[in-house]
Amino acid sequence: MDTSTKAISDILQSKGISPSLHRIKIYQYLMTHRTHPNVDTIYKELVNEIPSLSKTTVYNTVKTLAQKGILLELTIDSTESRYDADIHPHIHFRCTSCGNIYDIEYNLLNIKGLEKLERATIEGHQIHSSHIYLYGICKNCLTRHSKKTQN
Amino acid sequence: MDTSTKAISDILQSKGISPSLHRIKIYQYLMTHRTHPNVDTIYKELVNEIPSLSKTTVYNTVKTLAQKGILLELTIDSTESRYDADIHPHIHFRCTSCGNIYDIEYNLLNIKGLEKLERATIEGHQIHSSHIYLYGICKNCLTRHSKKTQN
DNA sequence: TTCAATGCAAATTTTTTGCAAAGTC
DNA sequence: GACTTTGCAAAAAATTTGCATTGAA
Repeated sequence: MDTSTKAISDILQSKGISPSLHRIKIYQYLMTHRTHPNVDTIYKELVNEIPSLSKTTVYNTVKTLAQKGILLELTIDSTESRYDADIHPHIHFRCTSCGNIYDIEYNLLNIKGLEKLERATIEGHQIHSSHIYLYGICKNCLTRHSKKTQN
Repeated sequence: MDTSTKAISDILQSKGISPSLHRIKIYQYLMTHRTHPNVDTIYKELVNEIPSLSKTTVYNTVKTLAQKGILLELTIDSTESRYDADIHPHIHFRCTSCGNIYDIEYNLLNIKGLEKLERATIEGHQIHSSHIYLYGICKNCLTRHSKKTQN
């Protein structure tokens, strides 16, 4: 995956988004940090590097990128939107203990045809996109908890 | 489906929720209106019948019922939570044109094993619940639109 | 009378909006 | 110079909180 400024700039231009410094930096941040951050996190992580950055610009940018289809808006949290530059079809799992969000590949589940969910027609409804959210306790938290109860 | 006050009251009590009038009415409303309403809608629909109702109580109640597992909180919308008293495993489809949310049964999709998503262990992560959200244009809006373009 | 449920108002949080200033071609 | 992008402050919208009041066992 090429996350150079040039590559990012090209992607933006190919989608008709003029590659301003702020947009490049925000998209680059999301490309290199697959933690599904919210607007506040993106802003705080970048404002030191780009002191002129405002949160409004982060809001504007993620909205534009999502509308153009190069960014996913996740509603896995009820309180805030999170963003994912990885737009290939995959599943999101949120640990209800630590709050981390993990990517899960379709092929890890023994469920055939999941990818057909998008672009299907069901009862006359035309599907354009899908989101699968899983909730539970992640590996790390399970381990941490079992260690704690052992002592 | 029994949506009598007695039946609702029994369900609440079986979950350790004391069946106050407000809770009964809110749950009853959600049982009989499968439109996946948000808090504001529930409040506005009930406040005429129960003038003493406050929005805080609606918030408190849906949170309690969701925590006790007899209500689903849907995050299909990025801006607000919606609620569903139908807790049997199914999929939600939101029309991006009219905003309506439709229930989709698992068996309408030719995907075997979807129900296994919940209660699975994936890469060491323990799954407890899942939400599948589909987005697109609903049958009604497709028809409406094609009529419009025909004229 | 004790404890839980409720209502109100204020606070908090997330997101949007209006508009002026700055930047770009 | 025209058009777009950005920043700031205010507004809007959703939700939570503190606390006093009400209500029920």
